[in-house]
Amino acid sequence: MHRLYELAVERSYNTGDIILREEQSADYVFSIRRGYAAMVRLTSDGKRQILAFLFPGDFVGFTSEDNYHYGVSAIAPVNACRFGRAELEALVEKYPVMDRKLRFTLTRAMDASYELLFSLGRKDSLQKVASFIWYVSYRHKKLAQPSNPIHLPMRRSDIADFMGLTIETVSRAFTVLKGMDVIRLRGAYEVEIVDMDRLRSIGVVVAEPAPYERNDPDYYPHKAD
Amino acid sequence: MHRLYELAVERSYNTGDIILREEQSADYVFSIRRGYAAMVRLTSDGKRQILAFLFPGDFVGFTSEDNYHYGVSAIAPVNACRFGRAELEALVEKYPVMDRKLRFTLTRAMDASYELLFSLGRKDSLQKVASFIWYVSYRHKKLAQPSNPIHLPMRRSDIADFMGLTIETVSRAFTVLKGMDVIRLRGAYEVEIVDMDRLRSIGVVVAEPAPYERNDPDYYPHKAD
DNA sequence: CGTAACCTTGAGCGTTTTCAAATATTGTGG
DNA sequence: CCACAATATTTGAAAACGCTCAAGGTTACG
Repeated sequence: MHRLYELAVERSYNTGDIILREEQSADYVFSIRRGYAAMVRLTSDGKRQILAFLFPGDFVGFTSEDNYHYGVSAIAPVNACRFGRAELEALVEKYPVMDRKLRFTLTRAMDASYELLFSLGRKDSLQKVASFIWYVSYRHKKLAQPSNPIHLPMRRSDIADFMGLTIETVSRAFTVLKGMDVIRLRGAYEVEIVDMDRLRSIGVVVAEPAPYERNDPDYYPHKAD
Repeated sequence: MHRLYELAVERSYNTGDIILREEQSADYVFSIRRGYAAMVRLTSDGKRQILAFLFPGDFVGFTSEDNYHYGVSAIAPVNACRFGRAELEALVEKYPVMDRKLRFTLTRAMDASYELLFSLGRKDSLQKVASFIWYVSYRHKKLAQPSNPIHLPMRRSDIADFMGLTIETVSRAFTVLKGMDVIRLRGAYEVEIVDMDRLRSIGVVVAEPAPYERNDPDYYPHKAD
């Protein structure tokens, strides 16, 4: 596993920087080391869908096509490791264990994607936003970050484009949740969850996705700090 | 690869049969040999979301959790091969190539899932239905099945639960597409695509998912008929 | 301290849903 | 093979939810 990071190139990105461009040849895979990024799908008519938020420990760039069908951009300053796909495949050839790990990574991403699919298809705006706040708290918790007064690393427009809403609707949902005394806001990005159970039940959170955990070195293949 | 099917149990299911139950222990993986199935997510309040339609050649049952967070049911008579997860992992241990194949399978499913994510989040009802019809035609084509006058193996309620709509809205979208002379209907399940390009452009079809192809034995690990 | 970017709030509009009824299709038994 | 019952689809009208457009308020940063 340490071998993996020998062929990595470490890179830094500022908020808004493009890590990976849509329609670019799919030659690289990235692992987020620090900061937050988003997988983004754009259309010619200006619509945007965020397919996933990337937290530290997440991988991105695997695709079955020759080109990426999404872009990746930093929504906060990011440190990421870049791996050449060819080198990665060669390494996998030598160390079959790697394959298993990659498969786990993909399966987890898959499960997270199904969660979002359900949210987009069958939740109303309040449920979407409630489950979103719960999701961010949960992911922070798994990374051993503060999970109750949480810091949202993304703006309202990112939340909107993730949940298939508009910024106005997202904002109104926050206001409603405040009025229900489920959350409190300290600025737009600091959320205190007053009633976690109610937040979870409003959000119709069914499954808990299983992202990497900091204290699980096996599933958290990062260089030591 | 032939070894894989030595540990498979072949099973048949009728329309409506449950192949795999939600919250069941994730001990099996299935590959669809014949017929059509759907991955389904249900909520206590009666909402339903179809996460994916399963065509011949598709695998289902991989998850990072201990239990499935979705069910699978046949939407038409199905023949499927059932693999024990433990046996599968053991086989993978012996034949590392298998791992690569499974990883490809997952990556393809992932890409398809991102396509749907985009549809659910950012398309209106007409675009959703147009892209859905295009998708079925495309999948049939890849399986060397008739792809222009196509047979829809799913009912309106399945389409609705896949695209995050109601059956009424789906039905109205079909009517509109008929009125635009983009499609013709011969009964509710036989669709003739009069103008494929227009159908595709209305549906804002960006990426072509890459399902298994019949004439690609490497990616179509089925017993010979 | 001022400006720019972002978030919140309001009002009106439009699309999709809901509820209800009619029509079409499928399957079954005579 | 036909008639009939059951199921599914289509169509219609009204209501609801989220979107658009517009303005006001906050926050962050130079």
